[in-house]
Amino acid sequence: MKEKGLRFTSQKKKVFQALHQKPQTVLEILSSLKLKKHSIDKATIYRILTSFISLNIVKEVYFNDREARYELIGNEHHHHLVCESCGDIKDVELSEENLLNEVKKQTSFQVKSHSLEFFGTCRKCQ
Amino acid sequence: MKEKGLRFTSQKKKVFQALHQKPQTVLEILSSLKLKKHSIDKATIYRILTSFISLNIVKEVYFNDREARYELIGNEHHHHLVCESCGDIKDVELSEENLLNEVKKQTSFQVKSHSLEFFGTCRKCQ
DNA sequence: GTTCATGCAAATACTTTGCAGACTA
DNA sequence: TAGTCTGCAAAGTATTTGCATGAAC
Repeated sequence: MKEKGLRFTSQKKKVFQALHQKPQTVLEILSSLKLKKHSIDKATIYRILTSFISLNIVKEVYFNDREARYELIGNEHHHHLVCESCGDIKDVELSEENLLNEVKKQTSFQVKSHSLEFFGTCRKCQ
Repeated sequence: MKEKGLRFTSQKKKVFQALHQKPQTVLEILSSLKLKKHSIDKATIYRILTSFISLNIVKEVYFNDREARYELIGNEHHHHLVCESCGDIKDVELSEENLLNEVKKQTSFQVKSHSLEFFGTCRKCQ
């Protein structure tokens, strides 16, 4: 980050920490910071997330609605279990090479990335 | 549709036909109808799509951006190849039982639906 | 004629941008 | 002190709603 002449401000630190829980929308980040009386402006959060994305620290994910969610990029590629009842989001790791091979066999499309999300009910809400 | 006291108007017919090409955003539907001088109001399109969704004729899909796309529900469950260069969308059918079983084995999450989309470059754009 | 549907405009929701002042290296 | 960053306000884009008119049964 310093390499690019960017600064790691207190606002960036707060957003970074907030994202450690789970992928969140901007409004969720905003209100979790408000609870702790660490309010940051919405526009600032958007700008910080955009900057994190171009630094490859964060990625934008879309589930079943039009709100973007932001998630830290960890080591392992994974997918999500999204509970439609309480909104909880959990990670799952799966091996999807078979699917990718199947796509390659069936079409001449060059796959660069894919998104795979599961919707349903988590243990608590069943 | 008649069973529910609803009417199959000319506007609904146009939206229905427009969706036969591929999953589209409201703006895409709107401008393809404008080209044919069959203009319909945006609000009407949204209302028609909402009604189609509750009739299980159409479903809402989200790809890598915040705009919703609407797609006819056909017979077969399938996924999409989304070209990041020209925006083309193609269907693929894949067998994903293995993945679903793996989720079941790993977690107690009850999967009701899933979405699996591939992003990359189509043949033409390669 | 009653009920549902449409168009227009205004309202709402999410996101982006401009700019002046504040902070960091 | 220069350059980046922030907050506030305003603009932009996607979607929803209210209401009077219009169409279908």
